[in-house]
Amino acid sequence: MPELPEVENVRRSLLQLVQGKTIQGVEASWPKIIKQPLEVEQFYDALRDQTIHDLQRKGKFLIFILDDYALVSHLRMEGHYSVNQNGDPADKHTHVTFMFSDGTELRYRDVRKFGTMHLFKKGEEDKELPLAKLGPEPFSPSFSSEYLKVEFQKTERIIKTVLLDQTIVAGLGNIYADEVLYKAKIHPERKAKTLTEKEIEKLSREMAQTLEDSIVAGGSSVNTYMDSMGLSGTYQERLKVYGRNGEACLDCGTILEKTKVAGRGTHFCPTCQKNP
DNA sequence: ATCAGGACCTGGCAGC
DNA sequence: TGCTGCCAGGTCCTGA
Repeated sequence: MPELPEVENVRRSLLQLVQGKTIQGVEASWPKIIKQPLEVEQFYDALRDQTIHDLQRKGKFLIFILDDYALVSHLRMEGHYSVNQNGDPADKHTHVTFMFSDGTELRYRDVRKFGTMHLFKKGEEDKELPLAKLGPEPFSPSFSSEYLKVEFQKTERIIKTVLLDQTIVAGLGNIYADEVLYKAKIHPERKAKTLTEKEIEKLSREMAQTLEDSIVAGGSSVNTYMDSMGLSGTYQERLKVYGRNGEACLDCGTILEKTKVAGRGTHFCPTCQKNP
């Protein structure tokens, strides 16, 4: 399930494979992935003869920068891009294919069909959903522990829910939310507004550090994630709580627990992360 | 206004 | 063995 570090690794590997290529045609065998425009024919027409100039990322979204358009793509849990030769055998989970003028094609594969694509006129993408309401990333200049403190004070919600809210901070998903709460020794069900200044400072440092470390490690290959070169990440070996329920806490030896918080599987150490 | 929970999907696996 | 049914997850939408 790609979160920010995984999407960043996809961006870096895929950019090398598609930059400068011109789209000759598009085919979607599962058009529901394309959310905007509403008519898939308009999607095909708009993309014809467009050249890919850049591939950017905001939070967990990939943004293909074309001549006149920006294509915003979210991989959700299992979305995956690859570049193939035109005649390569098709995979039954490939749902959108972008055919290039050089005989290669970009294939979007997504077993669960959860991914989304939105096409906007270039420059309009930031003004519309899904990008419009994205908050800052943990390493962006507008992010700070002061910013977090203000946001936490505004809500009655528990901290885990707030960390997963992309309008507050962009980029954390279920894996890294559990990891940073563990590292900051904060119980996932604490109300965000009850966190002390020290805890918020620790938490905001861990958010940036954890995501950066994971990017360098190639992301976490939990389940099926690979980058567009087919490489797996290694950060899953460094996860301290996610998926380790039943095993010993690396700090205190207590058996790690898994519960459900806000409808999500949530891993934590009942000793290190007390709920007062 | 705020927030919780449902819908979207399918492969994998536990339980009968 | 073969079936059922639940779980995984991020985001938008709905309704309380």
